[in-house]
Amino acid sequence: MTIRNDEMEQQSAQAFSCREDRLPEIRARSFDSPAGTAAIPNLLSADHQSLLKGIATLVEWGNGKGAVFTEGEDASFIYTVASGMVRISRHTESGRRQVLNFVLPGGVFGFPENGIYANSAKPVGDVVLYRLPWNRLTELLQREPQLQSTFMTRLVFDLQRAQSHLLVLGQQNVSQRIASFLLDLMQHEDFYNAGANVLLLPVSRFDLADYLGTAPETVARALARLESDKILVRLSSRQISIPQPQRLSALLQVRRRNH
Amino acid sequence: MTIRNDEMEQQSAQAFSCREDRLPEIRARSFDSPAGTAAIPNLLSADHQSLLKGIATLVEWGNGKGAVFTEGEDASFIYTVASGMVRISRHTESGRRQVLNFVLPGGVFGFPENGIYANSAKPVGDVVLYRLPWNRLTELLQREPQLQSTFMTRLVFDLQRAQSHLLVLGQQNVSQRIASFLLDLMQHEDFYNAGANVLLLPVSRFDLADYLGTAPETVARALARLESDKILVRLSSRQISIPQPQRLSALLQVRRRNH
DNA sequence: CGAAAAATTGACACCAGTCAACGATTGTGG
DNA sequence: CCACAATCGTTGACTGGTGTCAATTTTTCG
Repeated sequence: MTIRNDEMEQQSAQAFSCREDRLPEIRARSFDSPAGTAAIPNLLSADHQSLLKGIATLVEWGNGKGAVFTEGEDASFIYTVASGMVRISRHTESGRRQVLNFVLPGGVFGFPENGIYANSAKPVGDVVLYRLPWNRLTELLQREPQLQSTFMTRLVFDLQRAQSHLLVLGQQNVSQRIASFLLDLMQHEDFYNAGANVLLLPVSRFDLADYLGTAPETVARALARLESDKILVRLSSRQISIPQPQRLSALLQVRRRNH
Repeated sequence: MTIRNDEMEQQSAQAFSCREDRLPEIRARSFDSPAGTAAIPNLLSADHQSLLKGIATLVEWGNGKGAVFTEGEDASFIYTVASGMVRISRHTESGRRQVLNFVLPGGVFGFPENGIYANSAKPVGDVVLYRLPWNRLTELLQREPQLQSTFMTRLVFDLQRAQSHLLVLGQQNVSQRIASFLLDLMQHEDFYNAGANVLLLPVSRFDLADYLGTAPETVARALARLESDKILVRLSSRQISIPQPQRLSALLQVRRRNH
């Protein structure tokens, strides 16, 4: 019997306090170290950046190893992504995993619920994060209403995205869910080469399936069907060509749940 | 052919600027009118309450008639619920409706996305709301970091709830979704009589189905099955008895998606 | 090059969506 | 107060989409 990585994650998540295999190659650096020259992205003014730098620690994670934190842990830090991608997920009582979000540079994650993390956060590939102590951040936000406003804007944005995700999971069939995901990815130049119409998928089929609330097999079949319908071409498992993007969005117009 | 209320809503929502049948019996009152004596709930200090009262208008809606606002409209106001319940929903491109939330007293809704409402808000039964002008609120929050912090806490809370909802829609079968909803409702004393083990359902089957990402017929069948399995008793369509709540939560432990 | 993981394809059962018809409930006007 | 209509809720019949298990192919990585 083969067990995929994330099955084991589920077991540890059910235990809810398992800290094994975490923080393997974490290298905390001072914010003023050479690697700390990267700016905190996402609409932060120079003033706000320096304010955040005062309380932030730059941390890096190796190639997808270990977790930033796991659901159920005590929460002391908020994180913001400098580079790379972080997968946010949560498990049901039955052990199933739902991927809630893929956080891109500029994104914030790790807000505590009653002092503990409700979700798990894991790097997808190499990642650089800024780690902000929650108590010091709240103090700072009290003194800097403008900065707090930026965080609030970010939260409203994340809430809207979660709600869009709810529409995908609640009202779309698997083909439409994939179409929604691809169209979403195409908004990011990091993944979409508009000239060549080539899209890079940064996540595995397992992560994608758990993000879309389905099974990896179903994702594969839906992609195969989309290819036979000439809507896309699978160049490789992580690389697809989308000759006519409007045909993808046309899928979302269909009223019926089946087909 | 019979058309249910919300089918027509879908059509107007697809038009995205239809304002007909809105604001039918809205009665705006000064905050200092007799009806304005009710306190703004939810962890607001007396200071903050009076600050909000300075910019708030008390508005009431009759028995479920009309909408507070519709997706696509220009957004000028934030709302907070004083009494009653508000249903937040959004439509897919194909016209399907997803109910995102049922906002209870103390809840906030109506955050704008690029100046427009991304969702629709409609009263469920009689409702009293506080209407806060967005531009005046942002000014106020700049001057009152503590108040802004309260709003941020509320947003984090709403985000966590949306994420829990994502787990329900993405990973649970219909019986489990209903169990999750019922267990959620049982947390509120307004709806659950723990002594008699009787739960009041404040929403219709249509709203419930759209909230759970399924069809009303499927909800009815799942409830019938739960009753035949002795997990609950339907006293009436809006009233059910739950003799052993732990049997409901036991449903959530099952790993399989089917049955 | 070999082992492990990932991705795909096949087979099959079943949950759930859809259409339809039938009760139950609510509201309204005479 | 009752007849009537409209809406809501439930049940039936049927089909298709999708979850699960299994096997095979492809890719990754040591």
